[in-house]
Amino acid sequence: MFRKVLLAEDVDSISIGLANTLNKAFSFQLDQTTLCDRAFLKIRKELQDQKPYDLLITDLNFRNTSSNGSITSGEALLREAKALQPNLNTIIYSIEDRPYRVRECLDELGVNGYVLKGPDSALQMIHAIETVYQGEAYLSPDLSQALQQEPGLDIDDFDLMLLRDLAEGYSQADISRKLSKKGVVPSSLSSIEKRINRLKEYLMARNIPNLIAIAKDMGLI
Amino acid sequence: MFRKVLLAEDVDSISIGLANTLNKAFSFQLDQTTLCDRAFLKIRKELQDQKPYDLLITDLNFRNTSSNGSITSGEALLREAKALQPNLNTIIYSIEDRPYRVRECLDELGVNGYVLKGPDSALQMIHAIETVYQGEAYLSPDLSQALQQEPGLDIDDFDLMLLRDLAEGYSQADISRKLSKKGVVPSSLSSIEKRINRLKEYLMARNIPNLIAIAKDMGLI
DNA sequence: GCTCTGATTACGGAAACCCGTAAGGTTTAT
DNA sequence: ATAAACCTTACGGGTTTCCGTAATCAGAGC
Repeated sequence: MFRKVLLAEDVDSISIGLANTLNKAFSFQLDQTTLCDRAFLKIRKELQDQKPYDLLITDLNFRNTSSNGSITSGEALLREAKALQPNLNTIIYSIEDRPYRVRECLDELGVNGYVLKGPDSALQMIHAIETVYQGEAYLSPDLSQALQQEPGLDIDDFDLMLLRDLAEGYSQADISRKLSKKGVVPSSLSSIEKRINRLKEYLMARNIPNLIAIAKDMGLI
Repeated sequence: MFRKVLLAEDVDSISIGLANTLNKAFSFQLDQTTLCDRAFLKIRKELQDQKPYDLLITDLNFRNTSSNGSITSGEALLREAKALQPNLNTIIYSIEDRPYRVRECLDELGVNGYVLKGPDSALQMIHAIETVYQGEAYLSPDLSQALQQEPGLDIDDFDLMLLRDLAEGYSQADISRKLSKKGVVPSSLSSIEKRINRLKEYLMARNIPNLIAIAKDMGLI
């Protein structure tokens, strides 16, 4: 079984509760931190001292970031930690269950597990740790079910940029000018209109305000 | 000190962690439930049996609601519980820190305390319970600070209805028609425009999509 | 009664969005 | 090499939003 595990979680009661459960089930060394940049420093330190962590369990959303830390989210922590120590096992422990956000994490962060915070999540975490130790991936049941239903959005970076710009109040003409100034293609007003139209159809939005509301609800922006 | 306390919280690790802390600090009977409608039933049962709870600690957001339960949120639980047992003390334990949402809860639900989930929240909860037992209100430090800065929005139900309708994709003419059909006044397109304009100025939005994005971020809709 | 104020409604023109059509350009397949 | 498919751009006209001005209406205070 794993011998050194790090838990990054900024709500103390969660940290206490999960540690309580894990310490009963496992005998590994379990370190805890409430700051995600502190978590990264610990991982680096232990790696340098030839006593690397075997597993990182982390939340996604951290409210609390130390003043100068460059890492301010679980996503960033996972990215940096994996870059530093590629063999590190990682499990996300989060309340975030919106398919788009979950899939994004699974696809881009290469995590070994995703446990959804809920009424059974401590037990699920035990199962997750055992599964990941066997070299397999773990997903909370509700989550894998939700992901199967949603057939992966084909929304690219351009679409996201459009959504973000619209949400920030840029007009379509503004966006067109901004793009052509950057030399990006497509940049014509007509193309912008077409892309937005495609998004509206795809997300079944009646108009742009509705599109923004839907995108916000889905966690796209 | 209180003798019977009920904790409603649907994430098990939080429930375990907080119970752990509270049981060390206090000797009251602490019951727990992960379903907010179950919480209400318990409160009613114990009240009928002449063994009422002294204090209810509850989260605001419950993902997990039993199939037929009418109560699906912490807000509803607090409202119903207070209606049933007016002398019940209540403390919110939530991650929600957006001033508008917090103020709404404080103003409309008559809670005795609001503890923000965070790195010190278990200790804060101990303090909150002691404070509420003294008959005073308790607010997490960060929260009271944030509330002092924000000078209470003057956004009424009409404004919220406008924001919701816009977010759902209704045009201003649609909204006007809907209102005049219901006999509500004001209902003219011109009035709708003026109200939206006021909202845009107030929230510093450039246009409607931006207004919707801001309203979503603030938790208004 | 009267005015003053504020809210509601009406109107008109400019800007932005919406939507279809079509021309020009690039990639893919044959 | 050529056609087909696709993407980008251009354009026109209808709808909606945007914004200023002004008329109408209701209530408060004197």
